[in-house]
Amino acid sequence: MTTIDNVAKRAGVSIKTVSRVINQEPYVAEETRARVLKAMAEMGYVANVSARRLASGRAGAIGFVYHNPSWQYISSVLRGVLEKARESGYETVIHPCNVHNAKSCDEVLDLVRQRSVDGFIFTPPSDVAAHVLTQLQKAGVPFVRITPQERTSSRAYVTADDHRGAFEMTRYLLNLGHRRIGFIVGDPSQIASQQRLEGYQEALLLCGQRDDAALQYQGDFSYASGLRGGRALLQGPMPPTAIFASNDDMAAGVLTVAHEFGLDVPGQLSIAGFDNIDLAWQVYPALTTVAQPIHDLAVAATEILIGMLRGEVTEPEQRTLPTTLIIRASTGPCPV
Amino acid sequence: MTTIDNVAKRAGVSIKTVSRVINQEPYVAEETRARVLKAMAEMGYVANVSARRLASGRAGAIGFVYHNPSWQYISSVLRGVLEKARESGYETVIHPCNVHNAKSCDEVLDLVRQRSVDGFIFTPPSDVAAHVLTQLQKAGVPFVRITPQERTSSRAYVTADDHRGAFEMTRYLLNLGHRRIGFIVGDPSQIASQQRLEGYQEALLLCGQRDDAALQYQGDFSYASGLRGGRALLQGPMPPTAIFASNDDMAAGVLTVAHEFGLDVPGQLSIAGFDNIDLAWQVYPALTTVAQPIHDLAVAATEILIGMLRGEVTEPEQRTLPTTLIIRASTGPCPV
DNA sequence: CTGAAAGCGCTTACAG
DNA sequence: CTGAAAGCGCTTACAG
Repeated sequence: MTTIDNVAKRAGVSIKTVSRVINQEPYVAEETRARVLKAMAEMGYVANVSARRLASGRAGAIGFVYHNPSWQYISSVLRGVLEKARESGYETVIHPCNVHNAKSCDEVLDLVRQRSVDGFIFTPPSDVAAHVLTQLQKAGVPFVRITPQERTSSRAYVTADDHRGAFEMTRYLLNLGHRRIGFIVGDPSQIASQQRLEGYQEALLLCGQRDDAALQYQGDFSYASGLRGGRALLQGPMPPTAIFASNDDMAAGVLTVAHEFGLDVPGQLSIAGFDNIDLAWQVYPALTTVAQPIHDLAVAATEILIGMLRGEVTEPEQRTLPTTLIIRASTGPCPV
Repeated sequence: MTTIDNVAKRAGVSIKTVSRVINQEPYVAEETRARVLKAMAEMGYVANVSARRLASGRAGAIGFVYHNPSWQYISSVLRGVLEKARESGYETVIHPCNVHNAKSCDEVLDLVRQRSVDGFIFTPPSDVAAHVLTQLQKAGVPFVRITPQERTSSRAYVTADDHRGAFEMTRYLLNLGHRRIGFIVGDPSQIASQQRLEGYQEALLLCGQRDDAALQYQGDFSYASGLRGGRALLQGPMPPTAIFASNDDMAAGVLTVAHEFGLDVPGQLSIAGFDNIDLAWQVYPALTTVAQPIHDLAVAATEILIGMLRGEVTEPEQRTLPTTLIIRASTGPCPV
């Protein structure tokens, strides 16, 4: 293992000078820098990360905290975070956290105490561990939350425009002539559920439709709740001609019910989802949905966090990214 | 930030004694240990990981290397690795690696040079970077591969019994009365593709069926290739009554083709997959498939690696885990 | 532009 | 059973 000492000796300089070259500090003569660089290359020198961290007091890593059943979602976010972090020279430490367990939450704080990370990114619903966030804030440890529950404080977060996404999807269905549009609500404990519901309701109102509770079903974002919701809505006295499930898993459940009932989709029933996960295009017929900019959200969150770590960002930034309507085969004109 | 010095002072012992308690070394008087433990708790002491690593020369971390399009798969593996590693006191460093890029491969070696990890787990097809493996072996850095391409050397790996899984599925379809069973082959560069094909062929042979090339289609494990394969097989002169796609993505593609063609599944066509990813039960009808023990494979690989790191395992272990036949709604008796 | 010294917070190897 | 010393490989703060 070659160390900074070996390189210094070979280049005929002090270790401080080698350190300067490694860290791209100014005030090194070009000729000296070249000599050091040459020595490093020849010896295959790579700095010892632990030594660096210990001496500098910085971890050079960010913590990625999640508490989640949907790995489909988590892994999409993770990908964005890993990419951005790597390119900025940060490592990513992945940390599962059970928000209902105090001990598990404390482990997040331990990551700071043991100097493993400099800051955090929280994915929902891990951001609901209020105690942890308070502690981090008190300790001056920066963090950014992705689509958090709590948005009233002045803490940094990034989120998709759930309200507008649902609004646009509903308007699209209305434009297809649908008037009885069923809606399956997501997990009530997530703020996005409420926002998607409101977007749907606002679009109906704007078109002079009244908000009919009989057309709404309370789900929880799971495939199984989509199954239940689909059955409930389609077995009613005045079944909808379109069902907008507020995520793709539930929409896939509704689609299965449609198949079971022998309904042609979209001939007799249009079905729409939300999120645009892979599942959306792998079912038959492929689902019309609202694409959440998950990757962009992850990149934005990481960008903001690293800006905070470098002291470039001081104000807690709150960014809302637009969604995109993705029209596929599961929606069509209202049957006459 | 409380350090080992603070704790030592408070407990009235030397730092070496505190170190002994932290590392659960023997030869500490019970009374002393209790005093130190108390001091640690009172001060909220957590050891500085970097200092520990630097002093001990051990990273206490394993590298998780992947090069993959399928995050569904990667994240399942990752989950198992994270769990097992955490419980054994190891961190997991996630490292993407483009096997076709020499520079990217070198970064894997850098993780060792910078003392960030003690060993590696490779997921397919990242294990094909032969140069990296050779270098690691030369440097005495342990690694375990999950379902690797190369299995002739005496390097450690874990794998599922692909051959047997495909054999059992085919036998199951034969028992349902099917005689014309189509097969969609996976990515030819992956050894699992070949093994699944052989399992299929062996079952046919055992039932006195001859191996008909017209019933095979060369896919690549993607949904799109399932679409193509389904169309090719079903449009032939003597279409199969069952199609066994060698992974779930391709099976979902075949299912979509069946819907397009207006075929009843499983009334007119049985469809089976392999892997048992979430998609398999979220399509309609839910897919009969072969469950790969992905989680168990990940746990086993991590277990073996940690055994090697601790010097408990010396011989390179090679473990094959059984698969499970999962019967759902997409398969049924051969139509008469 | 360059360097000598001190120190980051632990563990190792050795002594008692 | 306990501890004093040295050292892991860097960076910081300071001096020149």
